[in-house]
Amino acid sequence: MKSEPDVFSFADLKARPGQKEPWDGVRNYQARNYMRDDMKVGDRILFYHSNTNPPGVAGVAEVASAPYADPTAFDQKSKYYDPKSDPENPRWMLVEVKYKEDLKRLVSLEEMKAMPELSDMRVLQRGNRLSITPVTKLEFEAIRKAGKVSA
DNA sequence: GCCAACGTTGGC
DNA sequence: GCCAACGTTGGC
Repeated sequence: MKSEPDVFSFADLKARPGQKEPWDGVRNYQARNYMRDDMKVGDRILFYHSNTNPPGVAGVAEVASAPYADPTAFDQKSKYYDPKSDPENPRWMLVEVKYKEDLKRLVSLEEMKAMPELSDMRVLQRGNRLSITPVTKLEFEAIRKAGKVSA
């Protein structure tokens, strides 16, 4: 799951251990579908920092709730407000996440690109802009392992 | 700040 | 249903 650390960082999540944070504001259907259909409580998450230098995986989080309607879609004061989302039939869904585990260091995008295990990873494909993508167990473990050893 | 890539919108 | 225009993402 991607986040801009200026908006919400892994350190922000870690600062509230055990607390569930709603992953709100997703306004892309594919990303929504992954949260709604594929994420289960307890699933581990690679928390990726985008739009920062360097971008990369900052830590491990965990899915902490079943999917439910994103309340910011109904909030006229929210920048994520969507007048077309009907509360009776919500267009946007989210899951809550919580802090899981530290890495010793950030695994940078550059480093990920050089890892052969990650050659098919969605987030590394050209032009990928999805903020949420599925990760295979192999990909997950390769990144986690890299982050567990000092550079 | 630039710009390629991509998703969405809306006229037709 | 097509597609041009537009807005956004995100690496660099």
